[in-house]
Amino acid sequence: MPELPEAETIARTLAAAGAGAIIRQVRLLRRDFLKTGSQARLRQLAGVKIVAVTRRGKCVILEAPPWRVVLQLGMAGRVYVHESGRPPPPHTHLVISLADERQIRYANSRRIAAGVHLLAGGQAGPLAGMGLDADRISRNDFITRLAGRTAPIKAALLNQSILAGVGNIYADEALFRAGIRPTRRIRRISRAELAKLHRAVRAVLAEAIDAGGSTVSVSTPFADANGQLGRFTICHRVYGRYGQRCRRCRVVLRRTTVAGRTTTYCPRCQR
DNA sequence: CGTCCCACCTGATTGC
DNA sequence: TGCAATCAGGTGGGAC
Repeated sequence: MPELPEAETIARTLAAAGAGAIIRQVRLLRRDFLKTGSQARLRQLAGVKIVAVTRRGKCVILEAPPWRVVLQLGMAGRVYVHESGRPPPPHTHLVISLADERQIRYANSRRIAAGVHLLAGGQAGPLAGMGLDADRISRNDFITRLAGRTAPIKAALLNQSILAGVGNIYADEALFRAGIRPTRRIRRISRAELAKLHRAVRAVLAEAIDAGGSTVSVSTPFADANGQLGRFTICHRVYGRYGQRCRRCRVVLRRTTVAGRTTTYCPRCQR
């Protein structure tokens, strides 16, 4: 499940491989995967240069003036750079052929919350209403945006209009590091604890980006644009460790549901 | 507006 | 062993 560190990893490796490349042709293999824009507009990408690859929240963005191609990765989005010889693997929905015979391929085996948006100048598409990026938000903005809410803290961390980029893995990991139980209502959390959570969010995201993201056991394991697997998975302290012992206090980790998501926490370390 | 809940999709896991 | 039921999870839309 690509979250901010996985999207950032893809964007960085894609930028290293494809920034400056000229688009020769774009093929949409599954018509309903284009959520914004049209086939006609897609054809206009031919001859356009990809000047940069950036990221916003969990979205990877190909900057190809005057267009922006936004890749929403959803649950299982994978983006790879390939030589164009071999046929694309199953579930490949978009193929961007470059002038130098390489291809950028976007595959997604579960088409949930995923798609491609081809945006013109002023269009925001899925970027509209997105909160500040979680890896760079200031402590003040973090606290201000959460203050006064009644929802469980984890639900707010997952809410992309408050904070962009945190998903189930990093919400659980940050809350563990901050010692806060995911079910706690925000109004019952002190500013000092929110400040600690802010540090934990930034720290866990930075560490995960350094490790190239998390690869969890799903149908198509996460990898960067070159196929390198994420190395942060072994650093997880709670996510995916339900029933195992807390790395810090040895108590058995518990599982519950918050905002419809499986949530793992330590009943002793998180209050 | 804030909060909550469900549908969407399909591979992997669990249950019988 | 084999097949059916269940689970996982990000987003967006509707209900309240």
